[in-house]
Amino acid sequence: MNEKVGMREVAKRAGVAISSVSRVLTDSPDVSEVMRNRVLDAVAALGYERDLLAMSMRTGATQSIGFVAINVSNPVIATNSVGAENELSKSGYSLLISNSQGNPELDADYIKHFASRRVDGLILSITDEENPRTLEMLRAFRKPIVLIDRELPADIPAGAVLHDHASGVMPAAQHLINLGHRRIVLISGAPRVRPSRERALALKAAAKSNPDVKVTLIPGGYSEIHGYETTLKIMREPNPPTAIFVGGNQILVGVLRALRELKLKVPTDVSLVTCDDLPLAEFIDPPLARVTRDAMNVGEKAAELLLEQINGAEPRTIILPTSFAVGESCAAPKNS
Amino acid sequence: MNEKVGMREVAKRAGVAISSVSRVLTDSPDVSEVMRNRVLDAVAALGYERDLLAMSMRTGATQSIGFVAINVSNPVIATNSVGAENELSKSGYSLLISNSQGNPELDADYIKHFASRRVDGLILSITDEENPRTLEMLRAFRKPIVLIDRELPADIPAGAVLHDHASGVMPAAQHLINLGHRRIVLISGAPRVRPSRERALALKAAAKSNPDVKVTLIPGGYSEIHGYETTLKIMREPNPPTAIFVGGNQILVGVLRALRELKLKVPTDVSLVTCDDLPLAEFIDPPLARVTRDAMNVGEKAAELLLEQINGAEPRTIILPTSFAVGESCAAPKNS
DNA sequence: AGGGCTTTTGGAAACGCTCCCAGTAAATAC
DNA sequence: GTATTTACTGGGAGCGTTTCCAAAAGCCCT
Repeated sequence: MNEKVGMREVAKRAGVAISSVSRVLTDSPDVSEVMRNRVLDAVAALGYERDLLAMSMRTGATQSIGFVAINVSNPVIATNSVGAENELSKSGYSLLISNSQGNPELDADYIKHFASRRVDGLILSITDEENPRTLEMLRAFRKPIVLIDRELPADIPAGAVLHDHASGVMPAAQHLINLGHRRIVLISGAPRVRPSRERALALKAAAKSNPDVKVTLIPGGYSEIHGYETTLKIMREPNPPTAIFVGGNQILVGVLRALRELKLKVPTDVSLVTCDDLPLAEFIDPPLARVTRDAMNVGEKAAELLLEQINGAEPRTIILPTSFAVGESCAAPKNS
Repeated sequence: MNEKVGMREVAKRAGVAISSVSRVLTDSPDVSEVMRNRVLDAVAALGYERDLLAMSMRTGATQSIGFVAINVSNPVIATNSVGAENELSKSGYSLLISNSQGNPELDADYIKHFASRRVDGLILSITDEENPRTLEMLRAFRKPIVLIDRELPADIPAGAVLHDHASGVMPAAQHLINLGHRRIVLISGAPRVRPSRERALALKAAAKSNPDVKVTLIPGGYSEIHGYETTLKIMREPNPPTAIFVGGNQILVGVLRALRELKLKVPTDVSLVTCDDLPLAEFIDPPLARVTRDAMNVGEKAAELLLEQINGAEPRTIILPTSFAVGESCAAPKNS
């Protein structure tokens, strides 16, 4: 019946001015008890709902946050987004998602688009930390930014939730080295993002403990195909690695496919360590050794940092640990 | 420098009226070539971007869609959302996500919230098709709705992307029955949603082919804990089922945990069929028989239907097939 | 040259809110 | 009883667009 109840209708019904209705609804301090009740009664009677859009138009705050990430269907990123959304919704914020599919230009497009939607902040898990257009868009974005395991040039102010990859990778690497592995390959994801960099660094650092250990890095993208093709290639070469360090869950699927195709057994023919947990990782044969992190927590923390900044705080950086879960996918190399 | 370029600035620079700038930018037909160029030059020179928010305020269309689902971190739903987002972003729409965590009241809250954000449409994969508040909110929502494998009362007009669960479940059930299984349990998810209903129906229908086959339904929720506790319970009873039909990927994890704890081997001690693919499902031991569906496609189709409706079409229903992938998790029951 | 078209253009009123500024009423002070 | 404060309240501008309406400009005729 009452198609469009606006403040006007509420005001009329309550017999007060529109501005008074607004004051009541924004919890303004100078409003009398009687006024508050009259207005709230009218609001209830008419079933009035404030129009978020008009509010935003006037105040400049949209109560919405943009989440720019490679692909929300990646379990880790999906969980990040859930953590963030849970935290944000508590404060009335909504989360806008994106999928840049590993294409840095799409990252930039989304940032631009979110900016023109006037989101109040951005949570970024971008594909390429150095893409010029991305950086340009971010520099033009004058609102709070929080990074998820990414690093940006210092002139772009941003909070960050980072992982201490070394805390998980080092023991994993040490484990492999102790077992006797000397040729280790790290098949990692996108080259210009922090996790790839840090894991490589940690692995190299661990390798330093023994001069015979040779670590090879093969960055590519967070994709099944990268894992698949790389594995086929390296395992067919003379002197193939005795251990593969897999830098992402999508890569893992490709690696496993390739190994199956090559009829190579884990850990008999090659040892495997993977990064990031997957729901079924514990049930695959053999249970995988893995470097894990708490993705839900990351999302929550990112949201917290963002809200903090929106409320005026300075950008902060939080560092969360990763850890190594021993599995049965690592054993001593065959011919050592 | 130029903090805020609005149409006003563009108009001034081009020496024309604001309304003319708007006409050019909205591709209005009655605008001369010379005007168009003057305006576009000014726009380019000033780097002007139209303000989505103000546009929405005026036109009523926000170019945003709300996605109300149980939990975006569930791989199936995450993939749905990615499919939808990909499709929507092609037309300039953004996707707002939610996480109702299996709580129907939260579904309703999100719908209400999205409505007050004036989203142009809703994609729903809600927790409970019969929750009164949800229905009330949906009835008040006078814009396009598309359901993902859900059904609503006929008085709520909505498009839908449905699965033909029977096409996957029937052959799976037949497979089990042919192997000799007579006691089959379906551990399914939320009770009042279409997939649970349809799978149960299909399973019962398949069971009809043989009067000895007994099918037991145990609905609960899409959760690990439901799978875990149910499995512990049923497998400890006298005459435990010889086959378990798992109605969801999160439930699956719980089932596998329980079986491991009970030291029951698949398929020696119990056969297993699961619904919905997971990245690693093919690598677990043994490779699982599963009823799968194309989640990405579902999301895309849902978005298409929604856009169609936004452009004035009547709500439509699309039915997509499911299929059965044989695995090694099914064998003849031990004592049969 | 002036009348009747059609095509373009400018001005201004919305969209639904917030918030500043005045103004009224009540309360306190002298 | 008047002046001064305090406590609310009403009016109205404005957020950045779109869109309606009317005015202007061009065009073709007679």
